[in-house]
Amino acid sequence: MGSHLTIGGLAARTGVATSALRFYESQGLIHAERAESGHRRYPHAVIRRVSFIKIAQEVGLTLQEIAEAMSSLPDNRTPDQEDWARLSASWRPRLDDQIAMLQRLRDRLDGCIGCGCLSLKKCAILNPGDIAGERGPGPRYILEG
Amino acid sequence: MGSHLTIGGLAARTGVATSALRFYESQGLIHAERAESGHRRYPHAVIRRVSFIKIAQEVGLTLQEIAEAMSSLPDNRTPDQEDWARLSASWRPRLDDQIAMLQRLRDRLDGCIGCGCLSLKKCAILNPGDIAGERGPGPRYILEG
DNA sequence: TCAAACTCTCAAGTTCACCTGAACTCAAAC
DNA sequence: GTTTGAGTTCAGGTGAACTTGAGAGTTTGA
Repeated sequence: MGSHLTIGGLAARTGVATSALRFYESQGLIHAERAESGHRRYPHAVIRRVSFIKIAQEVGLTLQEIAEAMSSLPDNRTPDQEDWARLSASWRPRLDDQIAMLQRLRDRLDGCIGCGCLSLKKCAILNPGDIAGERGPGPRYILEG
Repeated sequence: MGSHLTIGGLAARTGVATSALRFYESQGLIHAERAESGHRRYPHAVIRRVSFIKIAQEVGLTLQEIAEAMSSLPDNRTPDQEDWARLSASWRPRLDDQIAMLQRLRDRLDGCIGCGCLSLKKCAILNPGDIAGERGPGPRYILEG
């Protein structure tokens, strides 16, 4: 084990399957050097890159968005301290929104436990502001208000 | 417009596309009577059923789980007040978990903004308890601790 | 009355993030 | 030196929750 990792080693260290790592490469999210044999050899920094991907996924970004975020970095480098600070800070509102949405839903569920109406006309869960179904289709309108 | 709805009317009232309503029917989540022409006719109660589906989805249940929850009701009836109270109460822990997970992630992101290490060895986000990658593969281990 | 809008069925397509399998080569341990 | 485990590519599959399209019939309102 020198300073380079095999795909199996990277998988072990990051908890990401080798098939997923190859997939990330095909999507341009990570890159590997090759041994003479053709086997992938990863520099140590790629661990941080994979970690970055995983956290960003937890925040709710798609792989495409993650790729864009990373390619926005100068030299398309692996995020350093400053990049990380900036990007993770930019995720806060997203996390805040997700948390707020779920809390709203929880509170409204609590409020409705004794109600049971489930009526589109009256129910606070379904009609936060009594404007049902007017915001375009899709299941998300419930939690926007 | 009597007491029965067309599929388009139901779609308008619930914000769910007609194609989705047909899909729900194919999955056994809702049921329709038929006019002589073969067109679907929905009794009013189906609005509540669709609402139930939508809320359960927001909580994070799959359609399969929703189908099971509904079929656990006597007569496979549309959830009434008591059913609704019971089921929605059973969702609370699930919501609590989701919220707690996101809050944990947010707090750790905050804690790491000045850190930027993103190191599997040291980072609190990646190693809540310093036990990396030992809990089996998959991206979820980050947020379990 | 007749065109526009709505509805029907059924098969197939979509997106996301991978996973599986085939057929093969390479590396390492005994 | 051979076996076993890890690596390679590439095509195709998975699952969830729908959507789309084709080709047909039905309902509505000017």
